[in-house]
Amino acid sequence: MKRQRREDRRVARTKRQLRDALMELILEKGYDGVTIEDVTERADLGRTTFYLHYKDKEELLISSLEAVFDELAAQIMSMPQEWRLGENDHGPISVVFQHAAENATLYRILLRGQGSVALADRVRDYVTERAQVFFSSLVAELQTTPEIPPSLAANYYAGSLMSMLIWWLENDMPYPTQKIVHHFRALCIGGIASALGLSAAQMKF
Amino acid sequence: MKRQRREDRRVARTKRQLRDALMELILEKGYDGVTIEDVTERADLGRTTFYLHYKDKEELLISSLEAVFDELAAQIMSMPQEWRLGENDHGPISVVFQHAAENATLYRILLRGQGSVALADRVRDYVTERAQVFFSSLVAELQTTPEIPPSLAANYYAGSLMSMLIWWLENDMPYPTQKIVHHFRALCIGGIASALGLSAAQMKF
DNA sequence: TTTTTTTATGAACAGAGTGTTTATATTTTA
DNA sequence: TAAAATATAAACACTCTGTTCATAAAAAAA
Repeated sequence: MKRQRREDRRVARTKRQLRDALMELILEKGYDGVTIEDVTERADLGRTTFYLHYKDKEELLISSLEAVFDELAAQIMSMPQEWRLGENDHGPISVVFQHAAENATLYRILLRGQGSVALADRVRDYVTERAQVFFSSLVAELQTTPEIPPSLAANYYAGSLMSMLIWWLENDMPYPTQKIVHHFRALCIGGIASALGLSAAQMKF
Repeated sequence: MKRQRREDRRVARTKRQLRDALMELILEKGYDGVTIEDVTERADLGRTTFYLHYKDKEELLISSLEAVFDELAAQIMSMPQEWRLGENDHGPISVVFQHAAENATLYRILLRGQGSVALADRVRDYVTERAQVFFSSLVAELQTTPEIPPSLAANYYAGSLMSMLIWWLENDMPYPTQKIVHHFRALCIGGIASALGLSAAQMKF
């Protein structure tokens, strides 16, 4: 297959400017309050230019967020294998909470902010998918007989995680990352373990 | 204080028409796709009339939903006291799932539908509040020392419930009400009980 | 019933935002 | 340097919003 020619400098620059402008404006006025003209003006570009690259505001948002979440994903993927499923303070859950803390304003608006393209749903779907793969492989590996299908357990897990994350952010992070993660695990581990037919000791995540 | 004069017949009729029209249209096009003109046209009213009663689309939505949720609240409140906190098949959780099943299309759109005024958040806040009152009174009554503040536990509970409710609806209700409620309880009861310092047997809800 | 008040209505208007087209200037790439 | 791709402004048609105003109709009050 033919390799795609490198993106025109101007295109890369324009896209970056639009993304940066959108993120700035979201923090200032919330997603719904931002118009395309706001974005192009802040980015110092003609309004027509916007339509050369994106269909609408939502497409730009998705594109903008990829950058943020790519960073998070990279962080998790670069962890040592034994940490990645471990329950220590550097595990993936901690990393998620830590990332949220570092981008608190943005997370707050995007996860809760009115409208905002139901972004929380997208994130939850992603977490659900990852959890389901993990739970399924755990069940297969340990040959247990789950009382509840892994897909439901994964959904429950993701929903609980998101919910607690939002609570933590909206209450101005009243606990340190380490502690909120501990609380989260305390609340959900047992139920999920027994749902999947695992002993609590087998529940390494 | 003076009693408010009864609402003009026309006003009552107009409001009802607008509410009905909105609900119909939401089911057809989703909340975001509905314009005020759509609503007034369906309701067979002048567009100006809308502004005589509501500030904007959202205000009408809220008003419309009150009817739906009043029905649910009334159902729960009219239960015998011993059922209201009980874990039998007629408990409040079952009623919620049952109500969702009966209004599945509406729930699906409102809880998940893009934008839609972040209605899921409103509902979750309501559930959280109720749960918190209940958990707090439970802790006070049984004199336990919770490891996790009831407000956090309540948030976790509400988030988990909403999450599972949405899953159930989006997967076309693959289990009967009774079974999904059982699964929900299996997943979350243990964690919450120990978080509040209760034995599982003390966890009557 | 008659009078008075309230409500519904359509037309008209101003304004904000969207998305497209076109001709032109500028920058990159080849 | 030539060819191709991109950015731009202006103009335009369109949709939706929210308000005003004069008038007609309906309901409430007398």
